[in-house]
Parts: sequence; C-alpha cells; structure tokens
Amino acid sequence: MIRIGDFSKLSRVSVKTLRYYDETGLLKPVYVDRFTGYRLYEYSQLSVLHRILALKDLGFSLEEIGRFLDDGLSVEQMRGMLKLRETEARQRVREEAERLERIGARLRQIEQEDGMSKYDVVIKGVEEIKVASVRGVVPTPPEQGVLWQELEEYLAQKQVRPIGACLTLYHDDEYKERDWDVEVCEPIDADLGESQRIRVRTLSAVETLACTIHNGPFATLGEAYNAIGKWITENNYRIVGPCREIYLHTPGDSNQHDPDTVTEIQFPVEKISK
Amino acid sequence: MIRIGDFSKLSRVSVKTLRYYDETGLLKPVYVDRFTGYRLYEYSQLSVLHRILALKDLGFSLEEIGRFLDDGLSVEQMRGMLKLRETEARQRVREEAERLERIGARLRQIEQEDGMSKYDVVIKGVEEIKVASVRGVVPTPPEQGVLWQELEEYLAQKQVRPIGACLTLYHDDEYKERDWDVEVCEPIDADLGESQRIRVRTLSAVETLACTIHNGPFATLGEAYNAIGKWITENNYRIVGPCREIYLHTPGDSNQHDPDTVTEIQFPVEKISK
DNA sequence: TTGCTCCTCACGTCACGTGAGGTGGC
DNA sequence: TTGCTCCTCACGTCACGTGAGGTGGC
Repeated sequence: MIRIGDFSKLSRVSVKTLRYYDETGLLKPVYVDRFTGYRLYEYSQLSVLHRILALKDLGFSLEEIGRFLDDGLSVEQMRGMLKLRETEARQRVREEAERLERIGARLRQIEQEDGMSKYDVVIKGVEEIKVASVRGVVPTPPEQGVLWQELEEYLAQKQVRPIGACLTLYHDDEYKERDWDVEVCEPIDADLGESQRIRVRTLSAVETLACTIHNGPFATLGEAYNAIGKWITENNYRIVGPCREIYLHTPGDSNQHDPDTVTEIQFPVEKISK
Repeated sequence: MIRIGDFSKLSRVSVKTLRYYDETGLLKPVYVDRFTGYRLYEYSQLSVLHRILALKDLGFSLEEIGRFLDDGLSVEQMRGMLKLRETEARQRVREEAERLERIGARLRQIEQEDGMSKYDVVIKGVEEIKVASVRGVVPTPPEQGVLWQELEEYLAQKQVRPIGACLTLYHDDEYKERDWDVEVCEPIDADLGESQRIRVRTLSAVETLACTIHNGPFATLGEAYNAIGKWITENNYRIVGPCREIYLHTPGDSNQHDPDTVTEIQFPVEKISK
C-alpha cells in the first residue's frame, strides 16, 4: 500500500485531486488510518484511476464516471453515451473553429481600419411579431415618410396603439440607387381589419440574425450598414431575407438629425458551410 | 429609458445576466430608483451590451471586457490580446478534434471487442530518473532474471538501496521472436561507481508517454501490450523511444503467477501530425 | 530535533441559474 | 383587486486550487 503522495507521483494526478475523488466517492483509498487520517492506496487502484482519467478525457463528467464504475454499465449504454459525446465534441470543434474565424476577421478589421469599429455585430434570434404594415416603392429610404403617415393615420382612426418599436423591412435583394421596395410596420396586439393598403401580418420568427446598433441620426445609418455588411462577408455568412431596421428610440420631435436616435439593423443570415 | 425586462427582450440577454453585469460593474443602468430599486436603461446602452457580447464571443473574460470598456485600450494592445485568443482558439480546435478522434477510437474498439477493454491508456509525462542498470541480450523477456541477479548483487555489495520501483527498458524497435535487447534498471539516489557491466545513468524526462496498467501475472502481460499497441495506432500516435516496463508491485516471493502483481507499461510517443 | 508529509477546514473560481419570499405599478 | 414585473438574499454549479493552521513519522 502507498501513501497519497506516492500515488500522486505515480499517476501524475495532484494530491488535491485525489482527496477530491475520495471525498466524492469516485476513488476511495483502500484504507484510512483511524488516528492520523492518512489515506493508503493499493497499486492496483492505479488502473481504476487510469479508467477515470481516460473517461474524463473523452468528455464525461465525474458524476457519470462514478456511475460507470459502480454499475459497470452495458455495452449498448456505453455506446450510446459515447455517440452523444461524439456529437458534442463535433459541435465544439465547429464552434471553436468559428470563433477562430471571428477572431481572424476582427484582426483584419483592426488592421484595415486602424482601430476598433464603432459597430459590434452579434448573432441573435427573434420571435415572431404581429404587425400592421404598408408596403410601397419609394425613391430612397429617407422618403418613406409618406408610408408612415398612411399607417399612423389608419391606426389612429382604428384607435389601435403600437405595442413596441416600429420597423421597416427592406425587400430588395440588391443595393439600388432608386426605387426601394420598403414595408413600414407597427407591432400590434389587437385584431385589426385590413384595408386596401394596410395589411396585418405576422413577421415570422428568425433564428439567426446579424444585428448591430446605430447610435445617431438616420443620416449616418450608412456607416452601420457598411460595418454589418463587411462583417457578414468576412465571417462567411450569407443574407437570406429582408433587412429589418428597428427604430428603438426616436426622441421628441422627429428631427432627422437628433443624435439620441437609436436604431437596430438586423439581417437574417445563415452560415456558409464549407 | 426602459426597464430591465424590456432591455432583456431587446438584447436577448437574460435579466439575471443583466443584473450580474450591473453587480460586477460591467454594465450599469443609467438610473436606479432609490425606493423600488428598479433599474432603468437607455436604448443607447444596447450598443455597449453588443460590444460586451461580441468580445465575450471572441473568448475574453468579463473582467478583461470590463477593462476594455473602461480604458479604451490602444489598437496595439487590442491586437496583442486578439493574437493571444487566436492562439488559444487554435489550440482548443486541435484539442477538441483530438478528443473527437479518441471517442471514435473508443467506439471502434467497443464494436470490435464487443465490450470495454480492461486496459485504459492515458498520456502523461515523467521526470528524469537516475538508475543503475545492466544491459544485455536475452532469448525472451521472461529470461531477464540473470540480469536482475547481476544488478541486485552489485547494489547489495555496494550497500545501495533502490529508491523506487525497478523497471526494464526494451531497446528493440521491432517485435522479435528471440534475442531481446533489454536493460534492467534500479532507481538510485547515491553516487555509485560503475563496473564493466553496471552502468549509472539518468533516464531522461519524457513529456508524452502512452501508459497502461497491467493487474496480474507477467504471463498475461501480452494482453496489455496488445491493448496499448492498438490504442497507439488507432489514435494516431507513433512510438519514438524504448518501451519502459515498471514493476510497481511484485508481492512476496517473486512467483511469476502471482495475481497481485501490478505493472505499468509506458511507450514514449508523439502525435502524428496530418 | 528537523524537515517532510499528511490532515482538515474554509474560501475562491467563473458566469451566471434557481428558487424563496416579498414589493411596486397599472 | 389581480397579474405582472421587479427586487434582494442565499445557495448551487464543476472540478478542483489556494492558503491557514496543525499534526504524524522517520
């Protein structure tokens, strides 16, 4: 029988860890001195410790390992758990590879622009939203005011109040100089009849949206679009739906140059698989 | 200004997390009601939160992120930290890929042998060991007794006691039927003169050894060698040095068939890079 | 006697999640 | 009034690491 220090040296597992395994019942020394509390191990316990290390290394938790050691579970169960770990490990390889890619994209961005961008892009999902909307073609985005007027008037007339931030959908696939196909939306709760121009519909939930926040007047929104566009291509995503522009905060009088304006831009995207 | 629940919905960050960020000073609401304790955020804080999420996603800890936000650190510093994360991420990709490989190897092993092997293989390192040794050619390993006798007699004569488990090095690169080049070693501490047959030398430290434990008589050691050999090839390692056979425990009379015998087998290996 | 080994608390880690028990706002 | 939102503790997580303060063994 050997003491914990020697057992630790042989196995290259720290004394603290061995004590922890004792405490949790994972690997108990064969004998504990009643008076000194000294733990005494047998050499043959090294193979149990090896089993623990090997299973830990495959990604099992200590609790799972404990159950393995106790029950000596069936081949089929073991196979099932390994399959699970395999899926998880594959997933983590992918995640880490993507993280690596994003770090690379950041580095390139810093080099090119000589500094950190004002815009940080994150991926998130949104739930579905019920909205009243008007769709139409306007020369350029800043001229969508007419559509908003139409929508607001309708809602006021029906005495329906929006329940969240209003937004615009941009339906064009490509960049255009003129004639944008836009749809202005107000989220609503109530049942509301449609008119010839006003539609009531549910914007479907989206799982992966690339999003960024623009703090400042609408006039400089273009910078945000540049940043997010670059991010999307640099990180190997692809746009798969209409862009959403969400007017989170438009203070007081709707002065286009108010700096306290906060707008979120969202692009439905998907990862380009290699 | 918005309440924590709405801020949470907009950002898709849990209320608990937002409170945690407040507590740690990472992201404080602009206003906290003195009486109710209600936290109130401004819409523009969403971009700060986005920055936090983006940096977290690159692998930074919340503490590091906090420092970034406070100091607004230089481009050079940022570049340096990103480079570091890049190295780490690359490392983790490799680690996870290797784990995936090991899981696959285990699965194949279970399929083939219809169950779990008695032998678990782990990778570990060992430090250098000073030994007295005798090297010679013997017909087969079980016949190395003569060498041991020679060594023991010399040590007894010099009144030197071994300070750890004795071991045998197998110097042949390939498997042989007959005539094995073996070296039997006793770890020692003292300064000991050499003789014509006895050498005193230091076995160098090895960083990566594939190891397994054999519980049982020497007669069945072959099973352990089979298991570890299979593991090494299945997991894409290559043997890069002489095998070490360590006699951790050989009870009482050195009966070759004693089942309480514990032996460790170690192969210096390196990963075959693709 | 000295140095080494071993022991048991108790607390920290990291980024939150999970209740319990209670209050404010519309 | 009711349901919803928000609050503050306090504790748990996972696999140990880090001391502090003290004792046993040769």
